[in-house]
Amino acid sequence: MGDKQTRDHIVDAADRLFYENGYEHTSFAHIAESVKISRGNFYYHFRSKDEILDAVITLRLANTQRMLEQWEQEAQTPIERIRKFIDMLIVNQAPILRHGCPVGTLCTELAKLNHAGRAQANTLFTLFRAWLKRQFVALGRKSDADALAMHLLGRSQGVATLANALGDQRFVRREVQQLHTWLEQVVSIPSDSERKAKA
Amino acid sequence: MGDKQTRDHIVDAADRLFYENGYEHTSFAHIAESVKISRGNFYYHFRSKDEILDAVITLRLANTQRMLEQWEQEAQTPIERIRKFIDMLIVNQAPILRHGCPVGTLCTELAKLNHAGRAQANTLFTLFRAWLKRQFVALGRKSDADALAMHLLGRSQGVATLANALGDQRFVRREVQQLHTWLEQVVSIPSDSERKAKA
DNA sequence: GTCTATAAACCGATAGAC
DNA sequence: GTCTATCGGTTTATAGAC
Repeated sequence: MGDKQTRDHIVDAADRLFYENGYEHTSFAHIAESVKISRGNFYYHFRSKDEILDAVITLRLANTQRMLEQWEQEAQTPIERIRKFIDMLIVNQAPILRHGCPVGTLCTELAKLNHAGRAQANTLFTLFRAWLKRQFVALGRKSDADALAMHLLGRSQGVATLANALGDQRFVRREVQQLHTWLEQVVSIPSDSERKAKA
Repeated sequence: MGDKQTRDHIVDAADRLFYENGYEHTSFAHIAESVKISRGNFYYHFRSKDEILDAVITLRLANTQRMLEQWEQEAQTPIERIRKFIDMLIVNQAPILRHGCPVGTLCTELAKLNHAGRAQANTLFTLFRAWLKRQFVALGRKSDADALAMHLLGRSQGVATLANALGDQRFVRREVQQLHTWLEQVVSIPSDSERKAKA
């Protein structure tokens, strides 16, 4: 098996296992079993477990970037694009109920571990935050675009956390419905600061 | 040192360390160092680490119950009581920024570990949920009291998760302000189902 | 009740054969 | 590149002295 190929298999398996069982709880033995290689072979491709985490986050950043670009191609208006973000909670409902949000749960774990990779994991949030902010700016909400982006990020994190803990599907659907309603109101009603700017 | 006393010290230290560094990451050695006892002495008071977790959750349930009862004494109206819940995000802002929500982060971790104590940890959420539901019923929102309780729980979880990851104090204050505004609207505007019931 | 000593398993990481 | 064998450290948990 080629150099690149085995490395990619390791990162793919680690990506899945870190999501399903957590970073610390996932051992080399678990990944090795999934990839069908020996434990010693890891250290040809990576110098440490931290380096595998680094590669996993880099992979997730690339996948997220690609997804956001695809949303921009598929949806022409900012409101449609933000709807794609909200609907993630429905599209990925099954894995979210079982394992939570891949971004939120990783950041939460690395914060507890006070792990060096924490800052890099947070850039996953930043990627969504900057993308959402751009959409709200395009909606004419320049003055509070970042606050709206953070609000939406927080709302979706709350839904994922509670859905994962209590396993309530109806709660997810209800909250997604409310988020769509909230988005409609954001579009139709200008913010305080926008009105002040016009005055 | 008395039997009960040492046991309580162990549970108190474990409670704090589980919150600050996570359940799995906290070892007997860490707790022992904090309580100033030997590792072997644990097994006079507990049969396993799982049993310490059990005791910690039981302690948190009792503390939460006591806090909710105190809120009921301090605040006479349901809306004032719900405001106490929302203001938890301000009162506990410093620990939340550093370690997240004690309930949410524990449930998230135990879900990843597929740990037996998961169901018991979720009852911490249930305690808040049932209490909030009662307040919304008292506000005259009988038909959607549970949905409102879950919504508020989710919102606060999202704020805590994002605040912990990105360490944004202004975000917390802004979201708390919005939650108070949301609560005012809940009080002033009857729900769809309430209006249907009146028609 | 608390201690020391230690078992048994697992962890990340290394050395060296092929 | 991949393997086997193993090191050193940590983990939970036990045994037994005091």
